[in-house]
Amino acid sequence: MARWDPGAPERLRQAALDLFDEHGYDAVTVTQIAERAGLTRRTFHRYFPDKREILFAGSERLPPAVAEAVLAADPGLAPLPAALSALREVGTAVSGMVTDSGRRRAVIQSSPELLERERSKSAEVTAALRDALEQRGAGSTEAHLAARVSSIVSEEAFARWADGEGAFTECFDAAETALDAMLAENT
Amino acid sequence: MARWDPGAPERLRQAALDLFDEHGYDAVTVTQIAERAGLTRRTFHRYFPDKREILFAGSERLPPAVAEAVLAADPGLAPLPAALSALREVGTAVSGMVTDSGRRRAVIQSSPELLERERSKSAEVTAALRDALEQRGAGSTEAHLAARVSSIVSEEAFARWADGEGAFTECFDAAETALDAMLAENT
DNA sequence: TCTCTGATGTCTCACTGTGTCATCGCCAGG
DNA sequence: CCTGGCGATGACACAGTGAGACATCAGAGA
Repeated sequence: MARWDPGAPERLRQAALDLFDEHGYDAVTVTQIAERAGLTRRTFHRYFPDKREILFAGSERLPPAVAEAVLAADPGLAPLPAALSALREVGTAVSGMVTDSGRRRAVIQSSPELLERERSKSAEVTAALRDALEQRGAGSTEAHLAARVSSIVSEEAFARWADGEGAFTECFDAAETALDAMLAENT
Repeated sequence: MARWDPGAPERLRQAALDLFDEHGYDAVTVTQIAERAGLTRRTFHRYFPDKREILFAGSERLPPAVAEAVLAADPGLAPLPAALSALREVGTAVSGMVTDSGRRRAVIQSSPELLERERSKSAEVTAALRDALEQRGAGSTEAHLAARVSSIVSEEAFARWADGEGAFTECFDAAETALDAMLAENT
């Protein structure tokens, strides 16, 4: 009925992923993505502020989700365990929802520009975690350190999961164990 | 005698820092920086691949320095202590050489684009650390985790140092102590 | 039913700024 | 004098933004 088909953002996402797969991230222009989705360059920028961002669609929901999970955790937990339980919970949910994760990962790994952006996304989650931990009563530096250490575990878990090393919770356990082992070994 | 004055990179660096201070990072164009340094936009890009990079001049020397310090550390040390000692050593040297660190820091904090780039620079150091630890015989994940945890300490130390909380080594000790305290508290 | 109105999605221009390529000119060692 | 290499220049493709026109849709009122 509409003059334009609905679902423009998702159409753009698919078009972009296909083109990146085919020609490489750098060789693809925003105009090409928009054209394949039946839209114009200007419309691309309505939904995504820049070209990198189309590979991280939906990531803005992660920081609030993590913050909420931390605040919902057992108030008796110390900062680090609270953060870990929140990241385990959110990570499990995310690992069940994500689509195209393999192709997406391959494209991101292929471009420094995209790795840079991915680190920013991680940093946003870590910052939300830090703020939520402070809100639970942790001291400023304690919250910061717990947020960063727990983020290492979570990222290690995601890496293992993406490499097909089992269910996300198993990967998370393994990552936690590996960290404990490394920390215990300090001669 | 030369047709052009020598020291073009340093002149560009100063011009950029002054302009960023005065008008803010976003409002300054590469052309303006180059003109203030008596050069052209194209020449700017001869020395710095992009506009952000001028705030991180010399940073390419850090990863090799850290790697070297790790490989020179006592071979009996476990990965984490080895990494920490290397970062303490290199950090102390850097904290003594850096110029304009206050202005530089202020500019970087003001722009998401620059924070993003700073994280990349950190990641390069962490990657060099990880590789060097592996070369010392640490396992792959152990090296990775030790590199990341030690980087947290080092960054925390730099933050304290930049806030004027004393000499770099003192800040490093304090950061290490804070991390140990946070880790010990796990109920 | 018809029309008006506000909200929304899209397109067209037009512009600034970044980053790169092909090319040209100056300098020093032969 | 000439020739190889470094530095400068002009031209170009693309990213990202702003203003404005227009089509569609939903809802209110005649």
